[in-house]
Amino acid sequence: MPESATRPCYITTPIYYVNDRPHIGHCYTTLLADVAARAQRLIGRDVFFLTGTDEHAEKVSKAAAERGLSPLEWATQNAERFREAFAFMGFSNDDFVRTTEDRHTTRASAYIQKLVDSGDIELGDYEGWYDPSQEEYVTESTAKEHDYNSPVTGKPLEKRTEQNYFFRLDKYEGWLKTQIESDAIRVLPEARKNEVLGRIRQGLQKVPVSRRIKEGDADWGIRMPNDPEHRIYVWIEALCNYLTIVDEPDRRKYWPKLSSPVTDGGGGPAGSGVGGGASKPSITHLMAKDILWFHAVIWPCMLHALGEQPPATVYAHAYWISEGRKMSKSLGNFIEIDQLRAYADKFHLDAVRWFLTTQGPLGATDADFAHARFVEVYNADLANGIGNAASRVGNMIVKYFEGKVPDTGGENHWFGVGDSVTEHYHWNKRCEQSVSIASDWVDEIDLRRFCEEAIKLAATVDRFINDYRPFSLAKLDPNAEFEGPSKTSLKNRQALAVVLYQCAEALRIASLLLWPAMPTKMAELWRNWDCSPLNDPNDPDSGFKAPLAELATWAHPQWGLKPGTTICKGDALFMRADPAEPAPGAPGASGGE
RNA sequence: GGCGAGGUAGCUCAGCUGGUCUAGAGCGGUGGAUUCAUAACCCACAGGUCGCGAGUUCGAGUCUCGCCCUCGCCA
Repeated sequence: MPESATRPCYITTPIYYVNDRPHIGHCYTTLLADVAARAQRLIGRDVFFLTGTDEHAEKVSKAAAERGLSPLEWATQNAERFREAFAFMGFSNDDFVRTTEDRHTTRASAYIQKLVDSGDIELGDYEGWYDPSQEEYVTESTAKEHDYNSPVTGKPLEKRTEQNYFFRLDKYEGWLKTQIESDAIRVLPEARKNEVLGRIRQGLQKVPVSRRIKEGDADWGIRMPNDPEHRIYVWIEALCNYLTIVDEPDRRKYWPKLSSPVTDGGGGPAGSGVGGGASKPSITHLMAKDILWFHAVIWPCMLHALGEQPPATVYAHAYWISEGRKMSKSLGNFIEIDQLRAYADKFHLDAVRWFLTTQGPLGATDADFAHARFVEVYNADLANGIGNAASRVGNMIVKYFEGKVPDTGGENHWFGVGDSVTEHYHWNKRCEQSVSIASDWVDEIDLRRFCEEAIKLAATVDRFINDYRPFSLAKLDPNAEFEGPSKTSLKNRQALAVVLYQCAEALRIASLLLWPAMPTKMAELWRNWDCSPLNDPNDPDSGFKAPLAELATWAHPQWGLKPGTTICKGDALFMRADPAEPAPGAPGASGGE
């Protein structure tokens, strides 16, 4: 096996603000991470996928106080909601970090101490406009905008100076610029990279990382280790979670130390990834565009100052909008987890995952969650696409071969010989190509194209059926000659066996590529066709028996469909939906805060 | 105000360094063929001023300038 296949792979989502209720935004980012993680595991990589909650914000302690709870109680309660939501979404995260956990706080504060020791964090003066009524600073621009009055209450702002600790971001401007320009740190999509570089060019300043604790402040958050009078800003501490959680012997392979010799895979064979050498650790941070700056600029510089590897990829996706409108609290049109549940109840969770993955704001532009669109995509890709293809193939095998995978008599490649007309039916090559292309898209985090590749393969099966009409073949004299490609011929009965075998085998391979987005449904198909590559066919998360390259090998003696195996027709994978029916879980009732 | 992205078929978008773009895909729509299948699948059909105006060039969605919109980031 090529080393790149076993190279550890670390995928993170942001940790979510624990005061929030889980909504489509949280679910989407985490879904992308899940699909990417699953795809990497399928390929055969050693993956660690982390998500979690960010709990030390001041407002968390306030919200808790309002409810007569301790901050930790409140945070625990809400973190649980995220856990539940993510479990429901079928996410396969390997851990769930809460920033209130010791494993995080102790290490995070150690990192800060290290930065203090190295002079990367130092004491300095912060001057700004303070809003006493809101107990917070406002930026110079907003202050000016409101004539130096509170944007909320209109009362005058105060010019205040306080001592803070600062991170010397300015020291790393040159280094960072080079890293991003050269794609040593890949900032994706391209538009975001430009944005970040543009802003770096305007110069990097020291950033405050702490604040003096005031009287009456809740004891919430992490103190500066060298100066307990100060509290570390929550966002800076939060960033550390990516490292704290893997900064232990067993997990350190996911974030290799700079000093340790990095294994150079020497460029594996097909599909070993585009861009960047195989020697780089595969650390990927996913997030929405609003927090790109922290992840693409501040965090890499902190890591660099700490003597750690920067992430290899920082991917910032855009936003979901709802039925053409921006989602906002005032409009009350946030798509919350309950609405996703309603869709899942009606169309199946995997359909929701499919829609979000393939239609979401993966690039730089926002995407619309529109019910009509959902149904269109559901019908086109799932019901009429893979679902129908599996159904017609399964049905013909049941009908013409008593439900046993037909024996091709060794002619597994029969349609793949010569003859330009049938060129696209060189199934072994066709499948190999799809798998290779799809694997490359995973490395680019272009999950939409990754999924598309599988759909295209299934569509090719549909065309193949129409071209060779197995249902007609079945009605001909079984012993008459069937004129095939390249002037070869088989008896009708064998030709029928070959066509159907190839259809089924191609769909099996397509289903492997579909699994990351739709693990449950593909596991179901594999059970029906008795070809599950999972360790436990009933558990989509039980791991694969072999890496994708083997599993997806055409007519593989061990993993391919074997003649004689029973194919059960089973229920339709995705029943066709009626576009006229109203959207499930219509909002309105739950116009919560 | 500064920086950036984008305005291409009804919808969502591909079109990298200018010439296989006499402009593409998917979805929707229309017509046809077919019956293995979930009224599915397959085939054909889009005459779109590639935002507007000018320029560079033998030749421009593709480069330059100006203008009009939309959006993002920042101040």
